[in-house]
Amino acid sequence: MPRGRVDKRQAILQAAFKTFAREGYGQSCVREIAAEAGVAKPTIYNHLGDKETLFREAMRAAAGRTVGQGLAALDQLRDVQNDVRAGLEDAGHRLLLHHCDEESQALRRLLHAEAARFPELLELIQQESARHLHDALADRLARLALSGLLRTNDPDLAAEQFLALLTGPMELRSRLGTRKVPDAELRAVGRSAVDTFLCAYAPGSVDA
Amino acid sequence: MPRGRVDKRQAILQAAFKTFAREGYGQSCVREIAAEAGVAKPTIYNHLGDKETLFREAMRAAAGRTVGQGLAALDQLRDVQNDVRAGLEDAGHRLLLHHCDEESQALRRLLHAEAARFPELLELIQQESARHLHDALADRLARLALSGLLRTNDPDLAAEQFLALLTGPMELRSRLGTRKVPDAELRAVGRSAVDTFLCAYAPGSVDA
DNA sequence: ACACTTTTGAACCGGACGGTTCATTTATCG
DNA sequence: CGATAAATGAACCGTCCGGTTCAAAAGTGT
Repeated sequence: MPRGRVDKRQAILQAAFKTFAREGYGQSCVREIAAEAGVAKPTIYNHLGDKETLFREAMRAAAGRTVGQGLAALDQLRDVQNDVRAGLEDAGHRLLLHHCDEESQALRRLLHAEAARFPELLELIQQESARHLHDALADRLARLALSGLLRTNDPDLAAEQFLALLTGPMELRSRLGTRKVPDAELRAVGRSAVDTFLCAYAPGSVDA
Repeated sequence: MPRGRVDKRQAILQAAFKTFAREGYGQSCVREIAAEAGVAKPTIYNHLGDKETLFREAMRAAAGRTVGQGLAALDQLRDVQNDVRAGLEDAGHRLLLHHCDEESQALRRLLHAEAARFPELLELIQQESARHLHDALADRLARLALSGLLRTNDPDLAAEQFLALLTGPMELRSRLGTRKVPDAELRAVGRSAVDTFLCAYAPGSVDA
């Protein structure tokens, strides 16, 4: 058990998030977090003065860790030549993987559960994470629409509905995150989502 | 302040749910619930022996209260003559109202937050509530398909996607339930959902 | 080797909470 | 009215938790 000034802070934040995710905010005690981090209790209060700020910082760190993953899922949507369906299915599958990632799920669950006690976190993370993802997807879809590969004049709505078709069905299928959904089912959900999305947004449809 | 044997039990369960919804399970103390219910603390332990069973029973009661509302939203889908769009929009709007109802939101939030500590509740309520709603909607859609008013051979998938198109966009717009969404926005979401749903499921489309 | 900072363990404090006990009061019912 | 059952308030117990204190130990820079 080494002592001294290693990156205790990061270990603390990581252990804190892990414990909060496992037990919830109110049921987690700082003793347990200290044990999980392999650190003495006063060390926690030295680095972060408070259980509340400990929670906030742990959440912010976890959000920062997970936000890149989500955006990365949209990268191969950038250079779709003509097979829109394949590109959307691939991006959809990656988004679903990100959505089912344990850390991502825990983050959403904690954010949802403690939204009343930490309203600032809600704005900060929700804006920084979900909103970024939404906007990035809307940008990609707008590009595809400009190229004539998609038909929409409201890429924001299109992004909203694509994400809904992807993540909506997961709540039920994963039983709110308590069941691990096999990859084949993920692919099937993604395929169905792309199917109906393209019915509405592929060039050559009937609806405005 | 009347004493004696009135329906204390129901008052307790209602106050318990209200408090749990406001503070979360771990942060709620039985003293506060007793005060909220206008009842002495031992009375709670007489009727329900434990904080955990108090939580369980309060959740079950709230679920029972809210499940009927959800199913009722689908009633006018039973006798749609030919204007499928109007019927779906009406049902969608009612579903959104139910989804945004404070008790319904609190129930989902608590279920989601304490899913790890009360796994049985998750199965019980999720099955009894969301699953019922899903099945009922799938039934209605299957009837419409039989009448030739809809085109699908997988009404379960259609129901899943219709619900996703309705409730998915709400998570962002309501900021996880912390913002009250005006009715006009609800109607707009419902209209958009019906638009793309009908693009995929109206008779006379291209996709299989 | 030296002074300086950080970490550690352990003990400690005040408060809150879950749950119980009990004597007293209140309503219900024959 | 009298007996029975339920509700009350208040005190109580053991426990756990957030947060602090402190002296000793371990690491760091020169």
